Amino acid sequence: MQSRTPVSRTGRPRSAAADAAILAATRAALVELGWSKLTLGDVAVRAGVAKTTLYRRWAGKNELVVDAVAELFDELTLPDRGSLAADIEGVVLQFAAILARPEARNGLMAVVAESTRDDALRERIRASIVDRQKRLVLAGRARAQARGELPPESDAREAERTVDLIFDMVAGAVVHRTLVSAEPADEEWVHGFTRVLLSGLSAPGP
Amino acid sequence: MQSRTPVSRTGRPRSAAADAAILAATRAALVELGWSKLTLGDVAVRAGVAKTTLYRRWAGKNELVVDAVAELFDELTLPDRGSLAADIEGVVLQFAAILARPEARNGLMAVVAESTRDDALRERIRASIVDRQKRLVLAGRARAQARGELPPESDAREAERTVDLIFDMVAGAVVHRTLVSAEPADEEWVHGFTRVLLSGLSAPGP
DNA sequence: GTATTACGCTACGACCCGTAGCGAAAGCGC
DNA sequence: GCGCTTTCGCTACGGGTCGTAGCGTAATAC
Repeated sequence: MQSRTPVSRTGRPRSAAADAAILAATRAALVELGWSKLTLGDVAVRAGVAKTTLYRRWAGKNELVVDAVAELFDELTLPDRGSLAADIEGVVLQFAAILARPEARNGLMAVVAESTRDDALRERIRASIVDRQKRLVLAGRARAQARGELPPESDAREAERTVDLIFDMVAGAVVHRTLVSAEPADEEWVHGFTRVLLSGLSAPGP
Repeated sequence: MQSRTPVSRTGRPRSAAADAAILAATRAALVELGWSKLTLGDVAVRAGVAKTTLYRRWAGKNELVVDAVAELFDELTLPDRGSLAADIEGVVLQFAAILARPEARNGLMAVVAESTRDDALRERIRASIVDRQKRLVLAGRARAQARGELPPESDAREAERTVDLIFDMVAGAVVHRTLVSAEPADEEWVHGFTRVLLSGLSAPGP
């Protein structure tokens, strides 16, 4: 998780408790202060560690916040609700619940913004957050194909493109709804979204 | 545009040229420095104005960047390409072209992140950027209905909800594709996206 | 001309940054 | 037990940015 894990055999080992305390303190600071007013000195005080300890483990604010936010998204699961539409609604609601938390909204958007000027940071976000959750799309598609709700893909490359497209559409829509439109992605909204995603705008309304 | 426009009848008027220079300098600084390293002192130097002048017109970094970015989105139009699908592809490509510019990506995401802790800022973003562009969705739907591609809406409230949903799906997907996935929203991608948006995932592939 | 406002400039205390240096603490191998 | 190695907490530092105050000057309305 940290910037580097020096596989040292000897010497005093790094405190794992300090790691957890620092990441939790970072999330708390994101809630109270937001991204721009968050200072590493303040995080160190909250976590009960020295500021120098923090700089020994993370290169800067960006990397620290990525790790602090990434932990939030690992709790996503894909419960079997019986149909593709219901499965999608279930996972989208979970995703919306995470994005409703201030530490997730604030931290995630800020590091994404910073990543437009920092390739290493963007790769860190991709590895720690985005690609880890693509498993949900893959699992959902496989389950839907087993049910006969989706046709089996013929071309492998085409299938991968579709997975990326779906991920962008789902994550993008929920993020935009939650953060930009500032409206809750509640059950009603998720239901309408899922209907359009599966059947399209041309289909007749409810 | 500024934080306040005191309708003063007497005294020396504010320089309109300074306004344009400051906003242009802000965009240039966003390109070169990014959000977090952008300082108001630096913007003032680039614009050739005193730092105090900048503080007299804008409350802070957030408000300044919102205004600087908002100007970028006013060039969006909805050209008549003959069909709903082609119209959507056209405007999405324009949107993607704007988001490909560093000053738009970096500035927009950063202020959206900050707006999660600042209601006034979020309202400013809504008024200056989001709601201004909803006209495109309205115009596209009206044109498609005139062509018979979309059914006329029966319920007004339902129709408004659909407009918001479409806006979140379109803007969200393009933003996520461009910024998070860091892949270009080129013609091929836009074509696939439009097909899903109109016909849904259940429809047969290409 | 006079009142009023905007402007440029300078200076200021306050805060945060990221790093260096030090002694103490906590493990590992013997 | 004992040394070796690495981490830890603490303090201190120069450098940078913040946002504001004060002042004299420039530009407009009446």
